[in-house]
Amino acid sequence: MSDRQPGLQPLARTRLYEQVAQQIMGWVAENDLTTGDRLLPERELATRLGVSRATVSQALVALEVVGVVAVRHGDGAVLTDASGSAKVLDALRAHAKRLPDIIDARDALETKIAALAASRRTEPDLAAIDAALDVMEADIDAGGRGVEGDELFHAAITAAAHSSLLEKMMQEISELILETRIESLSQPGRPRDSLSAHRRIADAIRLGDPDLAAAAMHHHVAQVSDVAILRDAPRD
Amino acid sequence: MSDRQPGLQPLARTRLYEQVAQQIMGWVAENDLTTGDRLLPERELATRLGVSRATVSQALVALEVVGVVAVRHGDGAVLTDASGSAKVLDALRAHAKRLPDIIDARDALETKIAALAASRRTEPDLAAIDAALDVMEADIDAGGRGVEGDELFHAAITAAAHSSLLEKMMQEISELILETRIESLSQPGRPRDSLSAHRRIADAIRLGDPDLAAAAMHHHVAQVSDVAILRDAPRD
DNA sequence: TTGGACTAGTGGCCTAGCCAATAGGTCTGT
DNA sequence: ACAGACCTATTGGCTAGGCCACTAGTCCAA
Repeated sequence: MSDRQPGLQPLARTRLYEQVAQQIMGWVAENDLTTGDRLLPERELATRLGVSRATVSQALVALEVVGVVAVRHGDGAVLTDASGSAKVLDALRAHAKRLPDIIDARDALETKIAALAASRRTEPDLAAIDAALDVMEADIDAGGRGVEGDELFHAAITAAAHSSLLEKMMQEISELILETRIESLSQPGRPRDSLSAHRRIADAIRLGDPDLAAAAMHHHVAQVSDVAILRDAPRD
Repeated sequence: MSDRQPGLQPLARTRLYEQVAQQIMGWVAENDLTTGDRLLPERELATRLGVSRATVSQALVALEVVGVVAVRHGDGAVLTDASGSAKVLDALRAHAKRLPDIIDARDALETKIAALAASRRTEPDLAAIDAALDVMEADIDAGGRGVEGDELFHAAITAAAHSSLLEKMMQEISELILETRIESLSQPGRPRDSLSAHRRIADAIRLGDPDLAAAAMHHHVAQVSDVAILRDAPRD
């Protein structure tokens, strides 16, 4: 079924399910599907690709393990991450849909990250932070919500902490955070508040004051959590 | 600030192939199989586990994608990495071998966890914490290093924080932490110091004082890091 | 408005089977 | 003896067809 080149390599035979998975992802890319979109039913994929349903199922298992897709019994397979970078995310998402938990985790990580950044930041780090602030300000001045600048800022801070493990962990929950972030910045006046909070954090980091940076970040996260909790059901 | 209601979660249903994969890895761990060892044939696995061969095949696809086994047509499935349960861990380990990073992450997570535990702990939580302390003390009195009690203690604190995401993250780095823990407790006098530090943390949590608990935990982690940093190369 | 029944669509898993690759033995000719 | 071809048991790859379970939507009755 597959054309091997007559060369003489160890013959990397590809399993059929890999090709199917690739086809599926290609189709996703072509049609600009994004998170939340639904794939074709297994049966249809099978007939369209000319393979058995079992093979399609294997491909979906692979994609599920990689974290690109979530297969839901009786419903279908939906994309969880079109970029395909988040692996652990799925496991996390299953256990941590609840907003407060996300905020707790974010507070834990980012507060420490801010403190570390204050003591470890280099000049390039500071430049990246400033650049992120500029992006955010420009966006807000233009009437935007500054989401992109917000992301850049936190990414810059995280990088400035120079801790690979913490960075890795932030990556893991970054997508979860993104939801709360957009939510928060959608509130009137919030982008400005957020920007000034960012400035205070940046200043503390520039000063090299870990405690001050931690406090500023903590305050910022608390500010964001305000909204998120309002949106969610009232709790204890 | 966060719902406890242990009663009604989205009911995480596990796919059969996941259970099969887990069983297989468990079997691998039990029999001390290492890289290069061969798994049982699919057909035998299927009959032994009471599932169809298709499901076993799905499990192997999953394990293959994760990188634990390599399935070879006509030959069998061989282990490529006998790490057993740690999948994510390895990715982390690759990027985060350095002790200081581990300590940073631990400080970030456990400090927050201690604070949350102080405000959320229930009576059973406190009982579990006390039990862990008892275990540790008994072990030390008997001449041990109190490693087990130490683990129990931190697990109890983590549980008392009632934050699934933070708990998940602690799990991810727990194995990495274990190394530093054993290292630290091996130093003369350390077990006693550690025990009293634990007591202070437990007291703060019982009092319901988040700041005090956080401070106590931070001090404890710093205490441990003393050793670890000495062992590792000095850093900034 | 609520809650129950029904239904169509979808994934989960199974049985049964044939094909293809591998490893390891056996047979043959030199 | 030895090297090579050949056979064969074992094992994975993939298909076909089927039944069951779950989900979501619809409609109807309380």
